[in-house]
Amino acid sequence: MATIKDISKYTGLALSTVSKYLNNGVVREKNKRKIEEALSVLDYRPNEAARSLKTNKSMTIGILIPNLRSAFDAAIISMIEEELTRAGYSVIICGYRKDPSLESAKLRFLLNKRVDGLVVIPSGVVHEELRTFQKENRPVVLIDRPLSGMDFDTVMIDNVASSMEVVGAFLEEGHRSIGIITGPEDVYTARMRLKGYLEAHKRAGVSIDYGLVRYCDWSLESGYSIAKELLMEKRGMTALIVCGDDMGLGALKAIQDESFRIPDDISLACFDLLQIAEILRPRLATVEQPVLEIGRLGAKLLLERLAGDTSPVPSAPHILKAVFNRRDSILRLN
Amino acid sequence: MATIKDISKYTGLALSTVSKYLNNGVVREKNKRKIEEALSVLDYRPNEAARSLKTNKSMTIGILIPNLRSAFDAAIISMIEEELTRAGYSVIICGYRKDPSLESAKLRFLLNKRVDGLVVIPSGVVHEELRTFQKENRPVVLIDRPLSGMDFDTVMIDNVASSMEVVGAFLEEGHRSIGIITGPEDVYTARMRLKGYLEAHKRAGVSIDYGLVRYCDWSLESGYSIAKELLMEKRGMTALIVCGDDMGLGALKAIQDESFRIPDDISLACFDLLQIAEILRPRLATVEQPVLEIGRLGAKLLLERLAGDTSPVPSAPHILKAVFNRRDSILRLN
DNA sequence: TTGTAGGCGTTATCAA
DNA sequence: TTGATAACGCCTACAA
Repeated sequence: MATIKDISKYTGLALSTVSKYLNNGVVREKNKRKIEEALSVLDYRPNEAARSLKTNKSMTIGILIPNLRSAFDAAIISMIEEELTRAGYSVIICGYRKDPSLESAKLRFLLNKRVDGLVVIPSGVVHEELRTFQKENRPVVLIDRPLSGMDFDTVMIDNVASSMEVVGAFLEEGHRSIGIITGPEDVYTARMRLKGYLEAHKRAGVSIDYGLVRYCDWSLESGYSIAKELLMEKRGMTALIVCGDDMGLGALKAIQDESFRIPDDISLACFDLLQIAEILRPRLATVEQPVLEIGRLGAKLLLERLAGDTSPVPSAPHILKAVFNRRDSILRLN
Repeated sequence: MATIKDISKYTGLALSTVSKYLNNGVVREKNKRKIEEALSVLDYRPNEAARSLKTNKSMTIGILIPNLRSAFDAAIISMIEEELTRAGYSVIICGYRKDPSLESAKLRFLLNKRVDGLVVIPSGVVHEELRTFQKENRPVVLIDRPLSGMDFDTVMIDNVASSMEVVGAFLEEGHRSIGIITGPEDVYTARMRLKGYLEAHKRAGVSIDYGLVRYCDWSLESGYSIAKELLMEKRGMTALIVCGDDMGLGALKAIQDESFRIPDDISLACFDLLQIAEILRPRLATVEQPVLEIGRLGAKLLLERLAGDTSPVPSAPHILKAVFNRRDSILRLN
């Protein structure tokens, strides 16, 4: 693997001339040909480390997500990766396994790698490193969850409205004992989905049994055990909303293990579960987030900032529309 | 964000002294305290670009996979990421969307980023960049598929044996018209799984209708349309093996759309489909690859090489055992 | 133990 | 248009 110096020796041109060609391309035709020949003969490859040391830029974007194994996260980042790659950027994907201290470590890593910008599905903790990005004018785009006190462009759905719609449907069909399994209390998305649940009850004038409200850690396993608890302890429960797809799979397993039938014994609705909801029997009611649009918009916002857009960050997040697919898992009671 | 130079100014010590502290830590107690104070006050962060320019190392590993959205790929890389992180390495994850030319571009990117090693689920094309890694003694570990002519450590399952086991079970239950949907013909894994299918027939002395053999591109959509074709064109088909989980979901959808029942109208088995096979009704027969062990072993092999192990690469890949879970989707015909 | 100085591969300034 | 030269931040002999 050759360096610019090697090219310069081979061609007899000065190092700086070769460098200029590599960047602007403005160079005498004859030399241009020589350089191009040398480039391929000597197998030149730019040393990104040197380049980024010099320019303090890396043409690389950091992507930080809670869970590499989540289908939802994966769908979004693969879209973002595609858009950014198209624009000439490269991408470093990191997972922080829902651990805020690991999140902070990865942010530091990305900072040290001098990424030009960041796309994050944040844990909710406001890390100092994020402020650093801001201070250094490296744009940050938040996906799925806002971060209070940080003015970053944010793309998400209206979580409150979505769960209100689901729970509203339950209530309308006559359900009065509705369980909810949501994410951890300290995660914005989880809180908002619960808020929608509470609000729907309030609007319908239905009182709430707080024993039906359970927090969970998004995992299949936790969804399984919490759902099992609910099924055993709350015999009167006729409907259940699960606020994440791994937990949903767990709940489904619990329901089957306990030999409950959907929807006869229990009505079920779940967030996400993209490809699977249609294939299960009965087909499962879901809130379908527009993952591709979320990814595309996130990438677009970041690219605009990278291109120099310094307009103030809108005070409200960008809200995309999630679709409630009712399908066959909700029983009419009245 | 401060540099070593700033620290040196702040403490009055020489730049090299600070650098030495940062690397070895051997420095007079008094100075040590001063440096540590400066480090936190000035918010020092190493410039990885400069470091990696100097050392020609990056303490970073590249991970390259065909599909960021694949659950199988995701499970493996998240394990690998965990192990490598534990060992002090950082990780850059890239997807090449099953496109060999994109694969080559990402390899070049990783090369330019000076990653110290590579974990790849390769497309099958032997790219020049891989040779470069080899020449520069940057270890490469292959996952899921070998690459002919390249001696890299490789971790995979015995694909031939696995599909032989499945098809053998079909045959034993009396099935004689067995369809197979495998991956693209140019992908090793797909060819081997087909080979197992053919071999099982041969051993059982059952002749093959090549109309039952279909190649596919691993995607849900292709699985759907190919399965539909098979169901329509091959009315006598009583069993179907699908060699990848996205295709399996597609096949499942096709089966439902055509109102076939499993296993009464058609027996079905599928590779992977980790979390879902147990939840579907009937529970689906699968070949379960030991994704965690694959990831763990891949990481271990790479770390050994990085630590200086120069023992010759074994001529045979490391083969891990996949488990055939029969469950309830295979009908006994005889 | 600490300091001086050179160089890693690029880019960028300024003369020629 | 081209070329000599000085950074960028860090590491590492070698010298003090």
